[in-house]
Amino acid sequence: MPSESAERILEAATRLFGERGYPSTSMRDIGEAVGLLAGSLYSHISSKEAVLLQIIETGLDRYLGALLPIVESDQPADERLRAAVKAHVELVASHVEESLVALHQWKFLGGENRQRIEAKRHAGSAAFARVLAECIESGVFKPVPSPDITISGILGTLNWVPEWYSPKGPATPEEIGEQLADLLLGGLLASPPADDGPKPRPKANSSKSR
Amino acid sequence: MPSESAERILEAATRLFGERGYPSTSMRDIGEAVGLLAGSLYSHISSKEAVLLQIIETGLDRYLGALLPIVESDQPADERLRAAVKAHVELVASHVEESLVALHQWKFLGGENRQRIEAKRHAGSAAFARVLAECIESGVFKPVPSPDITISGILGTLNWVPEWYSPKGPATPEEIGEQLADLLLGGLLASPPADDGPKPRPKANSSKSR
DNA sequence: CCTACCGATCGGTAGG
DNA sequence: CCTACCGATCGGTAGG
Repeated sequence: MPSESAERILEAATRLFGERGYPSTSMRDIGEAVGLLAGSLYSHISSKEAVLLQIIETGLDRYLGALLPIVESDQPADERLRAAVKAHVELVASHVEESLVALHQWKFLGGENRQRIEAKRHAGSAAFARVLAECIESGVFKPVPSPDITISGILGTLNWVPEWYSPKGPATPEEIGEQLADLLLGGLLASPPADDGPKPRPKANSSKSR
Repeated sequence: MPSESAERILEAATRLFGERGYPSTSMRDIGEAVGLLAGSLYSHISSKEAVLLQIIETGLDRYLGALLPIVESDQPADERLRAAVKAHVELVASHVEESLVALHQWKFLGGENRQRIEAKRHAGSAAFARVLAECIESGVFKPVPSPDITISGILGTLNWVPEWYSPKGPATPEEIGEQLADLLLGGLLASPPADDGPKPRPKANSSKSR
């Protein structure tokens, strides 16, 4: 029972923390956004850091709740990776401000809160790493010198989405997820070695330049 | 003649702004790092924001100075893109703290300072967009539904590097740049459609197809 | 480069 | 949920 007032405080704080960052958002800013004085906020929340923690943890739990079932399903590994990429994009695009907070403001959590959040962040990237390893083991993916670097590269593309995505833009989260999955799985080159034969996916065209 | 004291202030501020962010770094923090009191800093710098501006602009100028000659060279477009990706990675990896400041703390610049920085940031991504367009026009790259999305995806991978790279890690910036270029240009799949037969393209390095 | 200080603002609380 | 307030800290300055 978050009492509605508490929910409105969380929503306002999410937007303000995402826009200006945690340290430069004052309790007076949050109060103004919800029509209360700074001191009155403490009837609904226990501290500024508790608000930050709840924003981040809510977002991370929703993210892991979507990601882990995909990664642990019984589909082929490369399809699981593609689905995970798309799910990641669609989640951060539909929660841009919350994602910005979760990705950048966790540094301002104190000791134990920060450790719990870091563990959950690690669970997400570890899930990506497992499915990548299975993709390589099965021979569907090329081996790479360092799987960790590949994972960081993929997560970079995905975690950067909240920096530029706008719901007012021309592309839907689904379209963005699809195109970024194509980029990461298929690359940009038209013909790594050669290009004809059965196409697994119906994309664009092969070799008609200009 | 930045007077050495000014240089030491810039260096300390780069590290502190990168670690804690601009708003939660006080002039007293910076003073402590260089062995001065907060008030004494103002003999060497004009304001806190001027320090932030100089850190960001120095980094961006170095970045554009490395990137633009590569993008505008007369090599084939796909080789220019590969070289640009590698240069980007190597620059941010060799200036991690400065890159973190340039990528995230520019939001705290006021009106006109912020506009000038945004223009320079745009110059970098526009250069990437031009070379990507040429890669597609020449037929070396597959067409994509939205080149903007592809550029944002690439820059995400590259701009995320300062979040995880450590000079104490096992991989050198060169190795990381090479592997991320392979990821973005060649993708992860071992065989997009089919993978044998004659190579239609006489590329010097491409990927050593591990 | 320090002493000494300015007004403003911070997160949070007491008491109603 | 407000009034009234706490001690701490902020960026920056005057004067030497």
